[in-house]
Amino acid sequence: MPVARSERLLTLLQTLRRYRRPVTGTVLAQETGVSLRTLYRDIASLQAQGAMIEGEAGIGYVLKPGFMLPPMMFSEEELEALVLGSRWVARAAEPRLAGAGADALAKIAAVLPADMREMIDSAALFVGPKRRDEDKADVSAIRRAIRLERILELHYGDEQGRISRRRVWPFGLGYYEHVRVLMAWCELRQDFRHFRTDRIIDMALHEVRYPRRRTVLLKEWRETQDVPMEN
Amino acid sequence: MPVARSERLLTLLQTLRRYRRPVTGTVLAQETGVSLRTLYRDIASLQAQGAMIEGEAGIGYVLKPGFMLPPMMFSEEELEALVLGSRWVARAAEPRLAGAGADALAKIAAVLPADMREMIDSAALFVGPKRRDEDKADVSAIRRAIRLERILELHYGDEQGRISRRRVWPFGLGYYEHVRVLMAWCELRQDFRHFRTDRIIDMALHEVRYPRRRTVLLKEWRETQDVPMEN
DNA sequence: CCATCTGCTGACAGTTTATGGCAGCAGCGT
DNA sequence: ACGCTGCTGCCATAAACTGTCAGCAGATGG
Repeated sequence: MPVARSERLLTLLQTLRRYRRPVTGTVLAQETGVSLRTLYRDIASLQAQGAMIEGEAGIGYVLKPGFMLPPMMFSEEELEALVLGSRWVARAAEPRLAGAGADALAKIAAVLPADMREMIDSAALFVGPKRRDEDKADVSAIRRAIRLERILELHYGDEQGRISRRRVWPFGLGYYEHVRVLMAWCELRQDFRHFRTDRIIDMALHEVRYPRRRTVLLKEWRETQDVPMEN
Repeated sequence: MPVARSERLLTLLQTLRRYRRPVTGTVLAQETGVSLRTLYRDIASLQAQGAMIEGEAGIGYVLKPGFMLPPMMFSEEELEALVLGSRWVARAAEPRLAGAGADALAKIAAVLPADMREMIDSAALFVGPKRRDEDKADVSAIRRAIRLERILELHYGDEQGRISRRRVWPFGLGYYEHVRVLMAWCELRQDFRHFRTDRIIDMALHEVRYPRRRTVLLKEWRETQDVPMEN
């Protein structure tokens, strides 16, 4: 079985992803235990398969943030779930994430056999009407801050209309029926606080990471809740 | 590049999916232009990759309904969209589809690098609280009827509590905030009708397919709506 | 401008892997 | 019992992958 090669390609991708800086082909060749010539061929193979690898002479290789999924099997219902879920994201999430949902759906549809693509296009499963987006702030930036564990400076107006400024450590974002809610540790109150995204007047992403891990904050926050959120 | 083999495997899968009945290895070998011995090896490769192919001596091969996705690249945001979408399905859909959503999510998580799996597990993106399921009827059976374009016999109680029996041609299922709605052509009224799934008292799937194509019904139904559902 | 690092491609020989044909065993249906 | 079929082992041949060598092009630093 040609399992060796495809595994090596996946290893190569992961290795490439570990580095943030550009990596030279020589290093990659050593780490994957292969000659430089073969490495170039492997890179070409990955690019042919759609991997977003960029190589510049004199610099090295950089993998754009993203992930390669190996070939996998989905049942009919799992595929329906993915389609319905992406469709919901495309309607309910903020524009940028919604676009990503539509793109993911299109990618999956593109590789499906024709009769199955019809199933996706014909869209037998719907979700509710499209949400009006009332956020002033950029919700994508919030997601980015969560991913990078960066401090956010908020200009926020609460339900009584009182405006405040605070630095918070964002670790979660809740998509509810009518609102989106940022979950964060508030430096001002020294406690967990929720912020409706439509009440965020302005927002700035700090350069520095907050001093704790996102997952730990998440766990502690859950313990403060009466109703635990099971997966 | 070893593009020949993997393409051949995908072709084999599609060929296998075209047949509903069991297919003998000899036929498959001829259609894919390969020897019988190699075909057995290819089948083994596909099974090793997770394809749900069943072979019985004296019968042939059958592919369980489902689909193999070739290796594909997703951006960080597309992956977040898939995760959030699956999570919504796992909460908002009826139990069976919800389970499929959770399974799909688990499959994707299983093949992701460790640090990314953490992103999925730590679940920075939430959806609203879990819905109480108030359906008496089996919504999975409705989805199945839609897929197979089969006639449904409904025992239905409307908002005034009037109970009726009717045969309908189901072609769509809408997931709204608080209810799920079956879209169908009603033989009784000779028109399109909507049925809330929580008002379906009882239900039976007929053996015969209805005489029109699901996609055509869907298209005609959309034309009767004031608000066209884009995408 | 030169030197150096790096990506990238071609050619060729050695090695590995895949393939096809053959034989044989086991399970299923008639 | 018989035929059909899935499945595995063996082996010679064909195809591919790999490594070494060579050379060209772009980027960076001096």
